[in-house]
Amino acid sequence: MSSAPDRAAAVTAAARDELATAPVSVGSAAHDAAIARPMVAVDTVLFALESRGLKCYLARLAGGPAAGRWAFAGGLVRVGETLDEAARRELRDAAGLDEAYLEQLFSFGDPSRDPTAHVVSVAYMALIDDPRRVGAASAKYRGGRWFAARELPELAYDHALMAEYALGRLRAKLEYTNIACTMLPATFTFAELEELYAAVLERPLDRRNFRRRIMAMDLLRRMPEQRRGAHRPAALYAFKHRSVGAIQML
Amino acid sequence: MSSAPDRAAAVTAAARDELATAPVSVGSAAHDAAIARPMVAVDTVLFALESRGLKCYLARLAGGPAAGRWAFAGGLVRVGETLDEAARRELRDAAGLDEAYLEQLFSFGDPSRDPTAHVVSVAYMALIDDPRRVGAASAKYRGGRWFAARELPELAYDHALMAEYALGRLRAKLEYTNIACTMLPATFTFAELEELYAAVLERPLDRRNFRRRIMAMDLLRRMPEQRRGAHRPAALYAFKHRSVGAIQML
DNA sequence: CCAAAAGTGTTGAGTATACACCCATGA
DNA sequence: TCATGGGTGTATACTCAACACTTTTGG
Repeated sequence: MSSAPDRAAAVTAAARDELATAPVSVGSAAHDAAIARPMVAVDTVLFALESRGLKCYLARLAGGPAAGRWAFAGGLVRVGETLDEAARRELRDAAGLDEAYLEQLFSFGDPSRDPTAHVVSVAYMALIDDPRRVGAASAKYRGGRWFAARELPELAYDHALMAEYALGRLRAKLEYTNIACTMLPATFTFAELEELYAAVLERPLDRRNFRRRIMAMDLLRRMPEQRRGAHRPAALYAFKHRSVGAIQML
Repeated sequence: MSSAPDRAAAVTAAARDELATAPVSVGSAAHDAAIARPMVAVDTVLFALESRGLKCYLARLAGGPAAGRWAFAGGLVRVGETLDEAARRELRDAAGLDEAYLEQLFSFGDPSRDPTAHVVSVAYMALIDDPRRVGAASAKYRGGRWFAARELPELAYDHALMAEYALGRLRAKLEYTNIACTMLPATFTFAELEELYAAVLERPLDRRNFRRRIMAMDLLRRMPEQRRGAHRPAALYAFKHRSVGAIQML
């Protein structure tokens, strides 16, 4: 990663071509070389599976224009960090997470999405294998908790839109990638894998067809151990590859 | 669309929560309420079909750090405009286009993608039905031309990445949406539709299977007229819906 | 021995692919 | 009449969905 140039140089250099070719549009801010520009933020929709279905983590904003409202972990991007890094930093900040599968979704740039300033937000989706991995939040938030993904409270800014977008992407990728590996522990039973699919897709799956479909993709390794419970023991499986990008199921 | 607040208010308001909770990170820029922040740009990969296949429009940058190199139409987003609006404005500027199908692809935020400043770029794909619709470019560019999408010259910044991303998206959406309607004139023959698919997907299609597949989707209206040429006349068709979002072919 | 979850195959319908010949026209 | 591109049908392989009973264990 390259180091960031100092502020004045950065602003003037990148604005140069536009200043040169469209000086009229600069308006009253032109007394300074630093023209008013939209800022960049990231916001991350965090999902995890819990017993009763798919959950989504929200924190209550402590300050700012939307103080008191539920929102996803997010904040302004700093000079010199990638968007992914910013998203990870904000996840650490808001949910104490230091590892998560992260995927960029879409950028929301409506100038009225934040009433106090023009902030372009790059929305992310994050997936973790255990909701109990979220930890303490920073002072920017007044605590957070998991909500059923289907029954989110009213959200700050345009975060409801982001939630929809994220759920759509998660559903789609469940069907044609091995993304499920990010939401399960290292080993798991077939029933647990099926519950994950059923919870995210919100429809029951046929056990035999599901097992055949997954097996045909050759994604899983059968473990020697079994899970013993109150009834017949279940075979344990692990994903052959724990990285998502590599595998396309189609 | 809301009007943008004035510059000082905007910067301080949006930076407030971060300033309050992470004052240490502000560093030497803290003498001003306006912390150095990445800027936001848009860049648009413009495609059109020409006789010999899929084409991609590039312009030569006149100034800036990448002066003289080929690049897609793009530039900094202004306060108060949406990302889509910024992309359309830059398309007008660089290619004289005032109508195009536009779709956001992905945001590229690596701080080193532009060596002179941290600019986050939101990449777009644009599709038009006739490459001759591009007109005069602004002073920001030293002319532009169409290149075969498969043989682009060396590109400025990370535009080669954007091109790959755009081509992937176009291919994917051709298979499961009616996006083809944006790249064809109001009426067209079946052969022209098939040529579009073959050019974008870069593989030959079986004429009979293709016709059956398209017909099964019920996207086309048969026009009363025919196209007369040197040989047997061809039936003309039009898309029932010329908007992309509405139709999912699966 | 009973309750509860794990595990296992077959059939039928629909979909996708491969493939070759006649048709209509202008030159 | 011939060259050129337009238009059409069938047979087969494959994929997906529907469907119910047996097995294994702990209590």
